[in-house]
Amino acid sequence: MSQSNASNPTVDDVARLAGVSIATVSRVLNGSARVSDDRLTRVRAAVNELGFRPNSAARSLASRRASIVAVLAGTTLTFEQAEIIRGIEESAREAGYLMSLTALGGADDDSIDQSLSLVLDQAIAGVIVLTSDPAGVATLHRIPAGIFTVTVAGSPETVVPHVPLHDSGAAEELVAYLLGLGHTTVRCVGVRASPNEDERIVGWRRALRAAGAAIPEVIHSSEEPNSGCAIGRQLARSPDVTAVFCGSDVLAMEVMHGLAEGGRSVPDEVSVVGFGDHPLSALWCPALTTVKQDFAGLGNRAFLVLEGVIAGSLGRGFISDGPLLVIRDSAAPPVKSSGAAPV
Amino acid sequence: MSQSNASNPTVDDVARLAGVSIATVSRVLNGSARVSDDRLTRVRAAVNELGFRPNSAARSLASRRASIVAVLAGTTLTFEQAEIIRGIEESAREAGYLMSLTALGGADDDSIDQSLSLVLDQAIAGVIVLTSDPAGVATLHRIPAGIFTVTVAGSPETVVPHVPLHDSGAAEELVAYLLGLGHTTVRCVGVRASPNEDERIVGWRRALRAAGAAIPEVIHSSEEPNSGCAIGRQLARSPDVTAVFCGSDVLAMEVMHGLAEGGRSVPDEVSVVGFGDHPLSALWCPALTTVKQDFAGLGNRAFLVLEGVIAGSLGRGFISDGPLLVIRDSAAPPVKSSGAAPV
DNA sequence: CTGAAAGCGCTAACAC
DNA sequence: GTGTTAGCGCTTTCAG
Repeated sequence: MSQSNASNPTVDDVARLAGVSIATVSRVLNGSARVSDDRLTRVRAAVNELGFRPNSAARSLASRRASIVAVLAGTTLTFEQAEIIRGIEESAREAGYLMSLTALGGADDDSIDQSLSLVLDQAIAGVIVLTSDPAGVATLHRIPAGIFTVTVAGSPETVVPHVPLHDSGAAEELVAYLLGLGHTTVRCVGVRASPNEDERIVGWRRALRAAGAAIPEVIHSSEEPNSGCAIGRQLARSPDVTAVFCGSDVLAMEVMHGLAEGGRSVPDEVSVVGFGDHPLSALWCPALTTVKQDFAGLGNRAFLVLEGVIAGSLGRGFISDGPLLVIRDSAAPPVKSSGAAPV
Repeated sequence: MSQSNASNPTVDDVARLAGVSIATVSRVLNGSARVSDDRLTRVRAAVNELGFRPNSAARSLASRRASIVAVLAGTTLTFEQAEIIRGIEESAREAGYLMSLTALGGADDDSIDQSLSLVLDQAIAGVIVLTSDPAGVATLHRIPAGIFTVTVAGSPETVVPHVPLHDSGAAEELVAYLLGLGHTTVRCVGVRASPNEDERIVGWRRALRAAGAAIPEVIHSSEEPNSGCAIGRQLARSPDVTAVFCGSDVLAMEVMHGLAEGGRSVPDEVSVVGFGDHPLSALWCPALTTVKQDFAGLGNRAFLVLEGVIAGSLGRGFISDGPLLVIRDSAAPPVKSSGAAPV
């Protein structure tokens, strides 16, 4: 586990070469105080000549500061999570922080504690936990006090600052669109038993209620890869369903696949919409109608908020793009016959 | 950037509470030497009571060891990269390492150096760079000597250990399958100007050569999101193309989309195959014929190899799953008329 | 503006 | 087995 082979140059080496004290070297290194131009130049030259890189462990030990933000997530592979993480990394990098990423092995306490220990055993500046899945929220409750923490995605869980996306509003808009097409009601397939799903379901229900439409029971997908397919096949057996709102685009694709297996055509017989605007949604056949959410922007904000928490200056208002309805071909008015393009 | 608010307990606190010396505490902390059961118990109790967590900066400074592996990648979002990264993280976690992830801003030296500095400024055990894209290989050449480095995916670039997937063999098998279906030759759409593409193209060419088939010019996709669509449309204008091998499943989906826009049906008029077995490939319409590659396993291996390099014990043989031909519906014999299911 | 000196919290010889 | 003693390489008072 050693860091490198040759013993790297130290501040002392630089100080000696530049003919100054180590304190001065330290000052130019982190610009903590004024240094005369003369010495400044000499130190910089020495640094370059030696290829000096400050030892971060020593620096962190002496300054009691860290510049790693840890992100904890149940899954790192879904489009949404991956984009959020990318956003965090991007902002972190710009601010000079390194991002660590650790997947939560499972949702059980043991594997969570194990993952968490790894993180807590490092000199970290703070952690961001993605609470869009159960493992994330379970983890949150096991983070000891005194660790700067921010949650992102899903619903607020505790007293730690939470950075949300306006999922309920986005879902509501999409479902209202479906209703506007003439559907008497809309079925809902939720992503998982996660907070995030709740927001989207909340929006779905709100839209239905606002339109005075019947509110059918929510169908929950499981964590299995293609669980949406079975749901689609099941839905295909109910002749009365004409529109389905899915908690994510991938889930919508699965449901559409199941619907097709069940002999129902989209959007002619049933309209299906997703959530999030996955890159492949536009290429899907039929192209998926969905709402675009700025997940990467959410990640940016999450980091920025954490940075604020660390600095003790909460409350800065960061904005990411609002949801955007993306109308494509997978939803149409509830007519039985023709195949004319919708909208 | 501070690490927490209250001053955490230190080894001294634990030693005092347990009534032992700090050296003993240190010993039980890292099991470096035998400690009597009596003291062992007392120290553990004290640790728990205090909620003591060793300060990693101090530990790393004193021991000259680090337990973070840094991964550098151009993109973190594609299925392949994401899976590789997940594999690295998984193995790292099991070995007690934290994984840091940094995206290479661009392929220019400045942004690379900036990303690299972030990493090099931390106490890291080693780095893994994903050389499946140009930014990765460019980065590799800017990593100073003395940093334990391993490259993964793509082709070997320099003297650092490289952990490859047998992409050329996988591609060859797939193209041979196409040829076996009766196609006189197969077009090739490469992912990008990256080493990884080369391996796959190599396999494609080898299969063609082995069959004595004509070797058409390779078409390169650009970095743009849906660049494969334009290629598909272009391909649709050539009546002689009956089979297309694409460097990735997503690219294949794009090409198929373009082909459809150009009025050509898959697989009736032209067969299209991808590479990698993306999760959505099975749901695609028509379901994509491809080769499954064990990207996560590749990530596992990459970490294990790095661990070996760090420990100075190279040469252990790690294996990940070999490629697996996944025959679905997007490829068929080159007949013009019917739509009978292939294979 | 600059240097000397005192640690940061831990590990690793080294004696016992 | 166990304690004592030096530091790891840097930041940060504190004088000057």
